[in-house]
Amino acid sequence: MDDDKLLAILESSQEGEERGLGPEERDPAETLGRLSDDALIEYMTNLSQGARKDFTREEYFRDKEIKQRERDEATRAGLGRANAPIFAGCTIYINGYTKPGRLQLHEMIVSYGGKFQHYLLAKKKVTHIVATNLPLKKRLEFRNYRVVRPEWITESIEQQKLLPWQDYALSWDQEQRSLQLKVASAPVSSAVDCKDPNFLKTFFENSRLHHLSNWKADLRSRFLSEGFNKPSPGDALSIFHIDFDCFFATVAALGCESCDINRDPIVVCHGSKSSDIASCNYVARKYGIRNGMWVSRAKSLLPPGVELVSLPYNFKEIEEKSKIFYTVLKEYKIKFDLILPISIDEAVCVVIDHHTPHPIDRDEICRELRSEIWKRTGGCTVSIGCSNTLVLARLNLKIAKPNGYHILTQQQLVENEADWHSYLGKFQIDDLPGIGYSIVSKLRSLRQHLNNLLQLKQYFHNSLPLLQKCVGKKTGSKILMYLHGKDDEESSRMIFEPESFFARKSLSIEINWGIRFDTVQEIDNFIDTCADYLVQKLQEMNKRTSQITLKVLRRCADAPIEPPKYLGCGECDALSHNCRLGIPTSELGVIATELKSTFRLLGCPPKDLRGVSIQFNKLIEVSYDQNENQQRLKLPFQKTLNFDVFDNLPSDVKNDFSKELKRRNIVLTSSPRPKTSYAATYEEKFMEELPTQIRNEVKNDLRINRKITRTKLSELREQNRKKKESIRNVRAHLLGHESLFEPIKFQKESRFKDICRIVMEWFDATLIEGPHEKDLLLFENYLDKLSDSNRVPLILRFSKLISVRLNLKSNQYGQEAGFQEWEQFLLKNVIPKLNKNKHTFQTVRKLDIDFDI
DNA sequence: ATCTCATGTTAG
DNA sequence: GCGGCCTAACATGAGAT
Ligand SMILES: Nc1ccn([C@H]2C[C@H](O)[C@@H](COP(=O)(O)OP(=O)(O)OP(=O)(O)O)O2)c(=O)n1
Repeated sequence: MDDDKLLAILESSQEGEERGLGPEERDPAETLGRLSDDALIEYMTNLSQGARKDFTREEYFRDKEIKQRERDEATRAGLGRANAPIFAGCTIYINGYTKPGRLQLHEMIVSYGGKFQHYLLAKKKVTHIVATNLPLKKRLEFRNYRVVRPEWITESIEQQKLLPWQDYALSWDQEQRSLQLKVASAPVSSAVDCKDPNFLKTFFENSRLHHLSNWKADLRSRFLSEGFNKPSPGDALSIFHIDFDCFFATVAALGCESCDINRDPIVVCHGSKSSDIASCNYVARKYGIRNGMWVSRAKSLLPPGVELVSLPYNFKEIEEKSKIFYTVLKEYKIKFDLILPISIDEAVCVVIDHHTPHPIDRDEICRELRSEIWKRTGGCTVSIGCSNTLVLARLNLKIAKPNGYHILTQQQLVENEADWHSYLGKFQIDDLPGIGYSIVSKLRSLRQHLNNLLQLKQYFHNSLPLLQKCVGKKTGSKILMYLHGKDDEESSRMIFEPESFFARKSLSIEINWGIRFDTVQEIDNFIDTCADYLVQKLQEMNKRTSQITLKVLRRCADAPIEPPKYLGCGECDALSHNCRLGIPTSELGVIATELKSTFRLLGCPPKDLRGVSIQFNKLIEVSYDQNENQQRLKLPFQKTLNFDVFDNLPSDVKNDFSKELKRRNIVLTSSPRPKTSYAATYEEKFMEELPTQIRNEVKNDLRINRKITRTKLSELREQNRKKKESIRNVRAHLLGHESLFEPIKFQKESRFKDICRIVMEWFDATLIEGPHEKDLLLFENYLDKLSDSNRVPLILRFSKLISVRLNLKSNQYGQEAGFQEWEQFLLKNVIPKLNKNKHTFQTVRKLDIDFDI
């Protein structure tokens, strides 16, 4: 018992060990910090009972290991005859509580020739995991393992042979079942199967755009953590926009002996047909090949006899070159006031001109930077556009490319109108930053032949309203600013408010390639994996989210099942839905559930799903204060620990524990433990009354209530007022005061549970003849009231009740008129109400409704 | 008037 | 039978408050 529990507790603090540190090597305080309150208390209790007072923690663990081995030996030796080595070659780990318990299982495994693993440290060594039930996080973690029920052990022993583990697999879903098949038969897993648990990993490893986004996020956060000088509006600035020439292509070509970047048309891509070209060199561009084009298209652009050179990605090397690039910028003799990261291969450097006697030599800066980067990167060229506004620096960069630099200020350019016009004549409209295909076609819808910036300027000749009507308010004024060589307010933020400009405002994941599912369960799994990925990031940056959205791509009704692009998404409708969380969270369980239910709301047939994206729209910093709050709020009632337990702890660890207890606000009590307070009992009782679905919501509300009494934020107070009202409504509803169920109060009952019972009895009694029309109206009336008052979860409960009931009775009554009437009622009158109100009383929490019935 | 949501757009 | 791999931020316009 003692061992069982302690080991279970240790598991929950295992994360540190998986990073390669044994329990002894870690900072004890840190380990303790990881444990939940309950685990900490149990841990202390066990330590207190099991330890002699002069034991240190390290000795305690070592002692445990030794004793363990001794015991294993003894177990084996103690058996008069040797048992059959049933589990020879198996290394088994036991997760969580099992029946029979860990100790017994351990003994069985060892005495029948198996090895027992305490920790999942050496994950590779473990051949089987025994468990009866796994939380989401563990399921994701263990999904490449053979996870079995304890019966595999006991029954193997009974039958005196190793039974096939597949028959005892703890299969929680389709995915796990397919894994069983795979492990059992050929272990070849195709990397492009989105049902494969490793899909996401390989997908990301190969996705250039994923790398690009990640690099950018890293650069931004690094920028914020380093120092910079913020210019003030009105300062004279020198802005250098620096960008590698065809970056990926250059890096790839440098690593290719037989390639000549100045003669061969080179592209970087994965495949040979419908693969995107990440980057192409300037030889390829001469033939009209562009970044983002498909390889097949590029090939068709080449004249006969010219061969396209396709090179693979080398992300590692790309990172290295970029690191050198940024180092050169940082170490340059003239210290830049700002080095703004645009992307892995592109930066905007700013010098504030202080009217010193020695004005900076922009020409020299460009030349020196270019040659220094060329040298240090072993042959990568960068181009530089320099001016005193961001747009002009960018346009100058365009002129400078490839392998050059261009310097012109706004004053120089605009001074002479003819010069300015000839400058504008050199650019296409989508050369302007933030102006792309869509806006250009809007402009062209007004006047077809707008080919360069000069024509654009002349057509609109300063008519702001017309422009704004065409492309929108902000875009219109932005374009007009640009046509005078000036930056608009939004892009200026990059220079004048870099802190807010570069701060992360959202976090998201998006997979629009390789998505081919058959069932909702598979999609649920995939959503779990994605949510896990995001939550991990969220926790790493010590944030929570209060709003999440799910976006899916659904194959257009008339689009072919398989699009031209291999495993691409093809022509799709984008559907998205967002939901707000009562309180900000970073818990995988809450978030994954929310998302899975949102997927159902979007109503996309599983087979038509072509893309998935999850966004955390609002990120909230976890302040130390909030951290404490959540710790406490998670546990509505004060945690206590018996003082004797504390007193019996090994003396040298007492201090650690004491600090930890204080931090968590766990109090020591002299025995006996006090019972819960009256208020707690009252709340608990109220909770008991609630359907489980909304119980959590109300718990959240109560948390908010309590938080409110401490924080004075008016915004929260307003939220609280609304919440309170909801609670009051729910309570009134559940307890029968002002019950919304009046229309059928002839039934006398008004509590939700009882209403459910009545509905079920009514259902059962009318399966053959069908329900009375008036009764149905009454019931629907009630559902409408629920819907109007934003209590969709309750309607969901009813739908579920009825749907489960229908399934149950379908064999026996499927042909009866009553059965079919109920089925119609559910489909036509109940389920549609679920989507009626977008603002549900929190979010719909039910996942297992089969909308297709 | 100001907010929220779903949807679009852009860049690398 | 080979093919092939995003994500953050802002803008817009409709509808709610
Ligand atoms: N559609 C795109 C655009 C860019 N990239 C990658 C490859 C590029 O090498 C890198 C930098 O993008 P740039 O827009 O700077 O393009 P290049 O550096 O390739 O060419 P250049 O800047 O000379 O026009 O980002 C990509 O994968 N897919």
